[in-house]
Amino acid sequence: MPRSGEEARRRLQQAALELYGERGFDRTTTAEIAARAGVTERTFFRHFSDKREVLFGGEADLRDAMVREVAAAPDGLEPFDVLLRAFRKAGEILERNRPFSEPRLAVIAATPALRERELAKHAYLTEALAEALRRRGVGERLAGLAAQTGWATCHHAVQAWLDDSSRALDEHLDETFADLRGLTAEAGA
Amino acid sequence: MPRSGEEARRRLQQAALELYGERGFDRTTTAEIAARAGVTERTFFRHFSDKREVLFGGEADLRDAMVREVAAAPDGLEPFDVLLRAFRKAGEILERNRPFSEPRLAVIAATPALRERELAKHAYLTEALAEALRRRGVGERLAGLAAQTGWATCHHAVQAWLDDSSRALDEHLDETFADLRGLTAEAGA
DNA sequence: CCGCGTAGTGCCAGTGACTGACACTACGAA
DNA sequence: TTCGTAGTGTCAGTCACTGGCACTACGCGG
Repeated sequence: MPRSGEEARRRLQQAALELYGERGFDRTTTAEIAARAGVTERTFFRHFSDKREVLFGGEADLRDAMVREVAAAPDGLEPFDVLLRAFRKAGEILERNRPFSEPRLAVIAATPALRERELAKHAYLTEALAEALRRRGVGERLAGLAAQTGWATCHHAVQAWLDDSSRALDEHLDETFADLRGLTAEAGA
Repeated sequence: MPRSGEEARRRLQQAALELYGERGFDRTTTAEIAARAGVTERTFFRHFSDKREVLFGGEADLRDAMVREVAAAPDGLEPFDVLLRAFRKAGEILERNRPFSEPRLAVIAATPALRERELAKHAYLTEALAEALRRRGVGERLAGLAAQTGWATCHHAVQAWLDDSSRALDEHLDETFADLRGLTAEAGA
């Protein structure tokens, strides 16, 4: 039953998220995921390159949104200020999809193999951000450095925000970037 | 032939590095590695948890050396200055093992699955550095932020050094950290 | 209404990473 | 010599993942 193709994909993602949550990633087989989604194991691998990838479908959208935000930022802004806009945008998206992204993050955090994949995705993401900065005229080297350190800082801010949701993500972002400024300013004596 | 056990391990690492280099990671089977090392496939998995891990045996030593360097740094230094000492130490080790680490890095760079594992190792490494900073009294949050951004900066410096070996790694480290200072200082207008 | 191409799928056989269980052998200590 | 232990070989088995081929729903031009 060929359906739309897109629907099978969504059902597979949903089934995988549930099963990984219920039994854990390691004790879940791709055949089980396919069965719950009402398709064959073979079809699973037609939609996702491997057992981990099924949880990382939205990553590309997030990356594109951030890259667009970097491209759309007004001229004359410093690299970190440009990135900050992209990070705020990512925060919006994260919050909007919270009901889906929360169990997802829980499963990833509990599974080394999935954390590994997440790090790889972040590497792609920072490379895309660096490339977007270069298109704005930021120097070859500086763009990569800004993207990676900026992303690490953003990641810390998000972590702080998840621990203390009483304050907005934007506040945490400002505070964490201020921390970074403090770290660099005091060093090199 | 039970030998020392440590020798089989080394032979497996050597055989894996050679085969990954000759045919590529994907077209090499663990059985082939074991055969070239003169042992059974089962023995391969007794020494290494998986097909990738065989290339990452030395990572733990590097991490321990850096952690020791952080712990041994004199009191009163800023977090980034402490890390800088650890990075210089890592540079020494890297350079000393260059004949082994060069083909290794080439294989890793050519194989997505191995790059993924490398990122995971770096995550462990930065977490260890953060913990070492905390033991020096650096704040919970700040330690993690410093370790991650510091490591990213170090990584860029090493990259720059590999591209331009005419200057010492230390120079590249200083320069890259200066770049980071510039990035943070100019932002937040 | 009918062929017809295409995209999505099912089915099946196969490879290769990895595991558990058990037996065997070298080697050092009692 | 005996015995414990660490390292290994052997074998059977699970599961992620792939290639090939046939089938079926759907859209489109006739």
